Amino acid sequence: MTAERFDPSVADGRWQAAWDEAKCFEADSASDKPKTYVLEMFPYPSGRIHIGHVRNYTMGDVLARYHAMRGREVLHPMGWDAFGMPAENAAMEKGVHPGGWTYANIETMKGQLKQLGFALDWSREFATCDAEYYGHEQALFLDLFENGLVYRKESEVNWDPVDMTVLANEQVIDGKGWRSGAEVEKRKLNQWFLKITDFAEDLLDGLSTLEGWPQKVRLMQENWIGKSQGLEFAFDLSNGEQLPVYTTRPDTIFGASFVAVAADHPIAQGVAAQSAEARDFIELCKKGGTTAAELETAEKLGFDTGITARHPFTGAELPLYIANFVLMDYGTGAIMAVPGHDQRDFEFASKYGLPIPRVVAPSVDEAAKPFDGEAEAGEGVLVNSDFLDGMSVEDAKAEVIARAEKGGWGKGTTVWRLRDWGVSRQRYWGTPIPFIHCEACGVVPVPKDQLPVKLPEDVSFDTPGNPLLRHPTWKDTACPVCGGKAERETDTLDTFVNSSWYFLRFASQPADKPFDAAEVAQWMPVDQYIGGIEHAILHLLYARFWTRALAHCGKLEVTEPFASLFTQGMVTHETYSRKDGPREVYFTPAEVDRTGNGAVLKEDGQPVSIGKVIKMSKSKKNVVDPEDIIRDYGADAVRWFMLSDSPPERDLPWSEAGIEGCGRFVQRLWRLFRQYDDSASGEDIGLARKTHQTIAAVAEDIEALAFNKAVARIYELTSAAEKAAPSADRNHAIRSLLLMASPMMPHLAEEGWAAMGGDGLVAEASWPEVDEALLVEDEVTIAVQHKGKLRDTLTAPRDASKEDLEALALASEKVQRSIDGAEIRKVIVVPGRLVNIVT
RNA sequence: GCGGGCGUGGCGGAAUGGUAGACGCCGGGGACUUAAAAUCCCCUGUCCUUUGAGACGUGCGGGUUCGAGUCCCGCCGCCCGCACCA
Repeated sequence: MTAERFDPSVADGRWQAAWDEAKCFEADSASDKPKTYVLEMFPYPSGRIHIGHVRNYTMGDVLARYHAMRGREVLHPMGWDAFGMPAENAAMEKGVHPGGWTYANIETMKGQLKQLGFALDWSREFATCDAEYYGHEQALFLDLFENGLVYRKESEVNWDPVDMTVLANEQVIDGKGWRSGAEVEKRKLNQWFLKITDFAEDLLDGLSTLEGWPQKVRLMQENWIGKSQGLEFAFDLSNGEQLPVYTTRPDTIFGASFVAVAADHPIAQGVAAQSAEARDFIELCKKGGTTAAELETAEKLGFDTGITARHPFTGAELPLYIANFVLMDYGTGAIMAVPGHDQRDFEFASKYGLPIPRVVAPSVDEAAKPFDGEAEAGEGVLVNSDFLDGMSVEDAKAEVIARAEKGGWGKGTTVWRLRDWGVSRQRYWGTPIPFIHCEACGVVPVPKDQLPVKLPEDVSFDTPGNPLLRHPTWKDTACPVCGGKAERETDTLDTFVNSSWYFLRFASQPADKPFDAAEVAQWMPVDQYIGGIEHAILHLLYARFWTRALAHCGKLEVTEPFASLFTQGMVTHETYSRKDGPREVYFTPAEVDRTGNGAVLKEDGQPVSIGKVIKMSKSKKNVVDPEDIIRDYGADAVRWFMLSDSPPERDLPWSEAGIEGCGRFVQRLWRLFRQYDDSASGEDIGLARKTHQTIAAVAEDIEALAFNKAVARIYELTSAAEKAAPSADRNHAIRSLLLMASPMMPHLAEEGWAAMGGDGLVAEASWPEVDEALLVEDEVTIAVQHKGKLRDTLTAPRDASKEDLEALALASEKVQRSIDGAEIRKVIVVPGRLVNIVT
């Protein structure tokens, strides 16, 4: 007979090889079956798989395997988001080539993923740093260019003068470069932009169609796009100029008591040219911090320019200030300030002694009501506002916009928070932007037949800056238009571009073009996309934009790439540390022995303190290496742990005790599988019911991604089958358990399947059938309540009538004792559930 | 400030308005064993000179209902996103 214990160290590898050989997981685009595309966010090849990847890919794997069992043709691909800074950092630190470093990491991580037995179609694997992939990306970029969605613009960037590179906002810490520590400068550079703002309305509207997305993510995107509607109009200034301003509260226009512009507004610059005082003030504004806390506490500061602005209705001359709280890159960079109904304006007016008129009040009778130390931004009726008096805020907005448009001095406009997407990066390890700079012809696209523009291999990272710019010959080329001497663009594309269309390339990968529209149409949209919440905005918005942009160019039919999105929680772990003087020294879980309530350091046997359960991070050393735990417990125990206990959208606390429990359950199921007995016969109707109910419920749970609930049901049926005597129904229960567990513990399932004499591979088996007739019980337990409190339970036929149930309930001795002769006023009967007696 | 989410045993968490705490972990007790490992069984929210089909119990206070963890109103606490966005 079979081994007493399931040995993953032998079985895992055996079945992984068997799946590879049978090509179980290669998706067939030509299949007649209905299709399901399951995708997890592809990893950055940083070096090793971490536990978050394991959780992410295990969830997707369960879905992929489950849908295959349900007769779907499943596409479940994997690849590598392989461009990016860490490779260049490694090059600088260790003197290796970014490409060599990246491909070596891919090799390692692919091996690790294989150890987990994921049902991935490796035949479609690619890395975004493959010249083939980024060549196609360059072609797509040129398509967008031809369709007017790509442009160049001078814009301000964070420049690290030591590393000689542009930094993303996140790489600027306290005004200093995160690597060099150098004071970051603002520099104006010519940058490439994608016109994502052309799609702002469309991206916003599309959100309402994404019913399979978490509400949270939809709201985050909505806020990010930031649509606001209001009035744009221009003030006539006392110096003869015009000042356009934007407001979302045109209704409060009679409450405007000053006008303010941003420090970098042209008007401010003009004033600064005349006044040293103004220059000093502008300098001061630029120094202000940008962190949340700083902004919250930052004092409102202003500089009176001496210029005045004429109010369009009253003709009053309002003072014009340069103010530190006005932003240049939103609206027009200038505002009409209404202190009574905007908190910032209120603070500013209070400080500089400007009038704070009330123009909105709870009722018309309260036009003179004083303010209670702060602005009132809420609803009400208009007061002290001439022809607007008595109107609602909404009506007044419309009225002012209508008058402004009629008078030709302003118009209703929509303003977006969303900015165009700057994609230029002064880095080596990215997709070269396929353009050429010619002195005679300007900026010209590289002809498509010359793609890919490949990265040079012979680069050095010995000195800071962009290696492409420094390379002795790479940028030298001929102008494709005039044939004269020209230079290649040395900027590369933001890595978010790479991940904005990879799902299309997974679906279809012809050699001569980025993808085939018809083949893509067969797979897209992705039915279930799974990844971390950290990509809720940028990646998902960019991918939605690229899909729309490509559709706009006629390359695609679909507009929304991801029909359903699931954002999984993090894997967390408690921390172990000791105080060493003022600083906290952390220890890895492997260095620590967990005892009852405490923990001791293995090395010296002395206690360490147990800290909070937080996200695994290198700095807190609370990490576990997937490879270690796979070695100790086998892939299936690790996978099972990832699915048990915590709902998948919440954080999952890793624990040694938990993984041990999972390891035990793997063996427990194995022992049950061994009890499968062909010679057993006879019925066990109770177990049969439980089996069919479990099959139906587990299917429902998996489809809802409620893996923790599916796991609990499998535990329950396992217990029931263990306790049951041998019978044909018990054999069926065991077989069904094996099949239900197979998406989660595929190696164990294959091993058990083989031992039971099942045909072929479980990976290619079908989901067990449900007998609907067995889903309902003949007899049900009825709760009997007296005045809403449980007094007794009784067993009754499933279809017992209300009258019968009432009679049964009243016959209960316990119930009678509780009623104690009181008058029965009402009896509520819910058939099949309960009886509630009210006295 | 704006927007969103969440508060249930020692812990992770179950619960279409209908028996709160399924399932797992931890803990306790027992069986098997020369012993250990492995495994199996039982107990495990709080309280109680009524040990009982008792009382209390899902952050707090109200409400709706025959019945509320679930619905409504008002608080408190924690978490996340955005943020001087006019």
